[in-house]
Amino acid sequence: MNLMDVINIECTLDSGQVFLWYKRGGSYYIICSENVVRIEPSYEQLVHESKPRYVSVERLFRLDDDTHVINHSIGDKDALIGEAVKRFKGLRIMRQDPFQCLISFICATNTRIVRVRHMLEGICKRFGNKVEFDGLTFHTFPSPKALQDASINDLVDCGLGYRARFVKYAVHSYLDMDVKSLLDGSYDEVRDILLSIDGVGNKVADCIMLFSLEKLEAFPIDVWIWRVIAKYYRHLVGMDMDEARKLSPNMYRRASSIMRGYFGRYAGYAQQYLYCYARAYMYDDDTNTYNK
DNA sequence: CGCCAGGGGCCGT
DNA sequence: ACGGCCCATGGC
Repeated sequence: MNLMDVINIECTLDSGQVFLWYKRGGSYYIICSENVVRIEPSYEQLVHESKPRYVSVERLFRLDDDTHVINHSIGDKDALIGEAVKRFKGLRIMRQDPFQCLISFICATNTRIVRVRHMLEGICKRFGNKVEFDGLTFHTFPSPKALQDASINDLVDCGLGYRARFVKYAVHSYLDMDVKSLLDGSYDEVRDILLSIDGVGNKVADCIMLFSLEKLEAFPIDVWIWRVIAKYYRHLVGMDMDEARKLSPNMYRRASSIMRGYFGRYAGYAQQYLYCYARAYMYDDDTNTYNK
């Protein structure tokens, strides 16, 4: 069995779900909370090492998910998702730390991925720990407690702009939360809790639930997924050409709910495949670019 | 419900 | 150089 059929590291890391990772000399280094994980892709097994503590890559890359079952469950729905599953075979949804995920996606509002990385690197450099690994220097992601004394100005200095106040409040909200209830709660319960955090809206809540809180049915809709829905699933969602132009909060709820019902309990995987498909093949009519 | 700000970097012109 | 736009959200 070829490991690449089960997991494609580069495709997974480059699919917009995680921001703090680096490719150096054929190896991948991923910042997971206060640890750095090194992955060396091989055809037989995932060779890995982490510092300063052990991190389970089986957990991190959700190797407990049965991709055969999942890919059939979503891939058999229609030709488009079938094609996306085929082309991006090995794409996994990662199991991130909820706190890092929360802060990451608050930073990821209304900006580009490269800038999100700059913001998070700033936070790591200022509030995280320095870790030497293979002669390389990394700064790990701070714990909630390490970030709780950060001022809005500190965060602005990290390049967060107006997001600084949202992040500051989110740190304190998170410290007041029972993380276990976030993991155990239903999709609707957890979404409502997350939406109570200032700076967390529908899309960010869905990302946090899918990428860190075990809610594989969550179907985040960003601009790329919205283009996919507008072009291929417009009738399924039941909207006319005019409604497809802009994504209102109400339409987000409706579209996300319908896509969740359509793809089922693994809708989040479908979303991730469609995101990769859109970014690779769909043309942006508004800006006349592929926007890669 | 619709419009607008908020920041900084990147992209096309 | 320069304006428009971003893996959205909250406020009005």
